Amino acid sequence: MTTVLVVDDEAPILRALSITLSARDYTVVTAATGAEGLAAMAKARPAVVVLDLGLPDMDGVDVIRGIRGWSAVPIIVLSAREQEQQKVAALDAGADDYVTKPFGMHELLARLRAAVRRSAPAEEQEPVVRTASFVVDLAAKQVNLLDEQRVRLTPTEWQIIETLARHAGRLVTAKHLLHEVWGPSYGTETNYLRVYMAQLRRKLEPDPSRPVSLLTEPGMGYRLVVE
Amino acid sequence: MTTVLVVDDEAPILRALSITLSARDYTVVTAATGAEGLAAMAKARPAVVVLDLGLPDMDGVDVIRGIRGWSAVPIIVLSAREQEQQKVAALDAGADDYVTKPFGMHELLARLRAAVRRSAPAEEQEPVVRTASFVVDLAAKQVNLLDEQRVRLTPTEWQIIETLARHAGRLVTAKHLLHEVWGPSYGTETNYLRVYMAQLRRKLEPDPSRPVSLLTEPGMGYRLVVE
DNA sequence: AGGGTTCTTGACGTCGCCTTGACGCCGCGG
DNA sequence: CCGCGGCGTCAAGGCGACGTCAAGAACCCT
Repeated sequence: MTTVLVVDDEAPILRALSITLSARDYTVVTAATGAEGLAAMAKARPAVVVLDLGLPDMDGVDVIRGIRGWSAVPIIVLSAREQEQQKVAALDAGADDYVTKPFGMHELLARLRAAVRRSAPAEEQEPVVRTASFVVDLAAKQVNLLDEQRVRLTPTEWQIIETLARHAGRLVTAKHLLHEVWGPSYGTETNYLRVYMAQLRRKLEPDPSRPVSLLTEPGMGYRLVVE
Repeated sequence: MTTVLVVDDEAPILRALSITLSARDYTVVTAATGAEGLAAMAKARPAVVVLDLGLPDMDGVDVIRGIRGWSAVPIIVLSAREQEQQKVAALDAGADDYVTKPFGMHELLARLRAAVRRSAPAEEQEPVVRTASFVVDLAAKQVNLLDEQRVRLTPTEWQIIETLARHAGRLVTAKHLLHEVWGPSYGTETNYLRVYMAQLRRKLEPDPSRPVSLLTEPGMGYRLVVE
């Protein structure tokens, strides 16, 4: 879940933001001073920071610089000051946005969404699972052999490989596999699995009779061995 | 050199921005309508867009969507409207920032700098997708064969190619394709897709009966193979 | 209003996927 | 030593998905 760090010395605003953001399913971390804010920044690793410039202990612009020294997290500045020069200083110090009090809550939420959305692409990547003989690309829904050659999989085959890959290295029980691929009403039809595991090994293993990546754990289930 | 596209129908503002930005060593491209703006967008490839919402020919939010369809360029919205709902709509449509008229020029410049600074590291993904037999130019909304010969596509054909190209290399499910092209109420009409995929292959594949770029993943969807 | 293009819809043949059953191998325990 | 259960292999049949074609409806531009 997305974590928001709110730095503000006014208790009513802090409380209002906490309640509203929590209701929107954000995780909220608060701080009342610049020093607290910088400490919370390091500890909580928020996805976005809401920062009031009017802090008691230090200049807001210095807080921005303190964060920008080591993090690229989006910073939305909140301030009662209307002076343009203040806005320019904050933005040039590395803030992403500047909202003047009093502000509409919906607007702030929208700017928050915009800030998070902008920084999202970096962490959008679905994992790629590599085994001794093939590579599973979960985002592309595709499996390649080590020589980059594409392997054609049927929908059922893919769902099995996907389920195994999402639990890469760990044991997946036959029942869990059946639930995931055929639906909750299946659980004992292990013969389905035997047929499809054989097909997958034929397509993906160098020596299908001696599997190294798609292992059977007798009496329990199957395991995808990584690296 | 950083290029800025300014879309606004009021001549005085257009002139003021042009002069100020040019003096700051930005290259300025202007447009007075939404349609002009989208065209200039494709042609000039600006690093940032300043967009007035009050355009004569189309809703500003639609302009934002038109740009976001294929480009991640920062968009700063300029508007006389104070309504919070308008801001929320613009930001959620994909705008990066929202400045209310009348605005201070220094503030706008600072927000411009902030927008450019943010996108600087992430940029440089050409909105052009190349396959083994044709090239999709998302900005120009056109498809060329390898010999530069242009291919005429119907609106529906283009929307399908665009959707596939935006997920180049990745599998796109039939349902997603139907939602994207025909609307959310469609999801099972896979026969539409079969007809149009056949037409596209006839226009774009060297051997339509043996496609190499527009692949069918049986039971799952379609995939545009790149490079 | 008319001609041309585009979209929708139906029919039909083919192919491949899923299911299912039969059979053999192996290990374990009686 | 033999029976049994779990596992791997193979093949056949049914059926749904896919590609193709064509005709009618809807739309657009002039």
